[in-house]
Amino acid sequence: MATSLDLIWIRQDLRLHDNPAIFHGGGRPSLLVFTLGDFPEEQKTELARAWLHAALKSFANDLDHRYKAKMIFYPGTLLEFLDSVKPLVDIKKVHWNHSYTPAGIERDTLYQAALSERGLEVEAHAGNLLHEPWDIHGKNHAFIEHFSPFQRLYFDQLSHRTSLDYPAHVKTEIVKGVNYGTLKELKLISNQKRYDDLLDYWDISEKAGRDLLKAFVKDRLQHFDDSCEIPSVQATSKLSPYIAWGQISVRWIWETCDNQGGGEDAKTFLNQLLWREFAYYSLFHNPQLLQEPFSKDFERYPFRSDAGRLEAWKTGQTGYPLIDAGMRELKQTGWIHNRIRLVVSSFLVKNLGISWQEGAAYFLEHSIDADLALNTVNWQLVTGCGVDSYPFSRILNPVSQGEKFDPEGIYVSHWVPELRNLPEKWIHQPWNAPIDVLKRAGVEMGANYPRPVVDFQESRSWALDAFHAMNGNDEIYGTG
DNA sequence: GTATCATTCCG
DNA sequence: GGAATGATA
Repeated sequence: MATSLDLIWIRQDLRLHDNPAIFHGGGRPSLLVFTLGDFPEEQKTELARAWLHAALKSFANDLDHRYKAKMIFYPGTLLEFLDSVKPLVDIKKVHWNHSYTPAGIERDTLYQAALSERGLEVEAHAGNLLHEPWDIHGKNHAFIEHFSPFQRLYFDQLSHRTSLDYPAHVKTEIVKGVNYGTLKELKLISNQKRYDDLLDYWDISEKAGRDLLKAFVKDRLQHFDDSCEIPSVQATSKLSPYIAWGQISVRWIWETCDNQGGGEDAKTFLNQLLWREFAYYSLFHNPQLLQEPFSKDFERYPFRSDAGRLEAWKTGQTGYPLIDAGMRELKQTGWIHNRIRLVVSSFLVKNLGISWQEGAAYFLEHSIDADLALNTVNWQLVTGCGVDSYPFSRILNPVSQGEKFDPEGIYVSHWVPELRNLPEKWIHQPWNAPIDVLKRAGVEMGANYPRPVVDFQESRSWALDAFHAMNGNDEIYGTG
């Protein structure tokens, strides 16, 4: 007779601490499986696969060391896995943590039906958000369109349940005949060099995430307000990839920071976490946001594809030092400082006139913290077409933003080393520098550093005109 | 005159 | 947040 077991299905929640699916499923004899086949295509980029490889490796290690538990690496889907072990094990119940993206929800709904048809019970848990997006409502059950009331709800009204400790047991069974697979067989690493480089920048494990939080709260949280906008300073938490991969619990982050006395710095930081929460909330209630602007008017905005400009932006060759620094940081490390994210996004959409969808796609592919909901909502925010977004006219000026947030040009010097000998006065606008200054700094415009791909003021006016035309005000502003 | 800083308008 | 405008030294 086949053994009766529970199944714990691991997805983007590669942690043991405050993981409800493991906490509730681990007490009974079980199998614990990761199924690569269920990962959506857009999450199978080279970078994502590399992080996933390292994350799975450390997760499997932690399982072994802490619980003598063994996980299963399965290349196909959950349903295929269940079929393959059907003759060997009698699985009664499947545990997982909720997914919140439209594709994830659709898949889980299908699986729920398929499993109950097979007589299996599903226990789906709240694991990766502070509150389930379907539990949050505004007045009269309306969708909350603004961040500020949403944020007040979280700080003043909602009660947050405390995080779960590490489970006491994870009783995985070794079942004869079941192929437990190996990480290697998932073939996640397609570029060894890229993988090795990644490991130079990131310590990819649950413990590293928790240590990072601990160090952040101890050393940096109390200065967060002052320094989180300065890209040359390590002032932000850098927790984003750990959050995106579920290697740290957001509930645990909330608790840890909330216990700091609730100062202004903690509030500013937790607001960042709430933006993620707001993004999932917005996407859950408006799944069309992945493709469509929240403000329908923007479907008429004349975005235009331009391969040359797009390539200059991607490779950090726009001729705007702050933009180029940010894009090169992203390309090399898979991460980009939040302030600079806003500046490069604004620049792509408003000055290069390229759609937010193209920018969002590039960020998803090249960010180590790629998060579908947050990425989409942020791009719409900067464009001015999203939920509670910036006014369209907020067109960030890469020169003044540089002078404000990188006054000494430290950040630019680091990522755009060809400009590092320019004086502060010119480092954010080398095209205006006197020729002898350029010469002394070893900069030759158009040779070892590009001239600006577009004129800021000109492209800004163009964008504002197009925006007014989109709103039907062309009789006032003229179309040129 | 002009460089710098504060104020106001715009979303 | 940016830019135009106005005040100040």
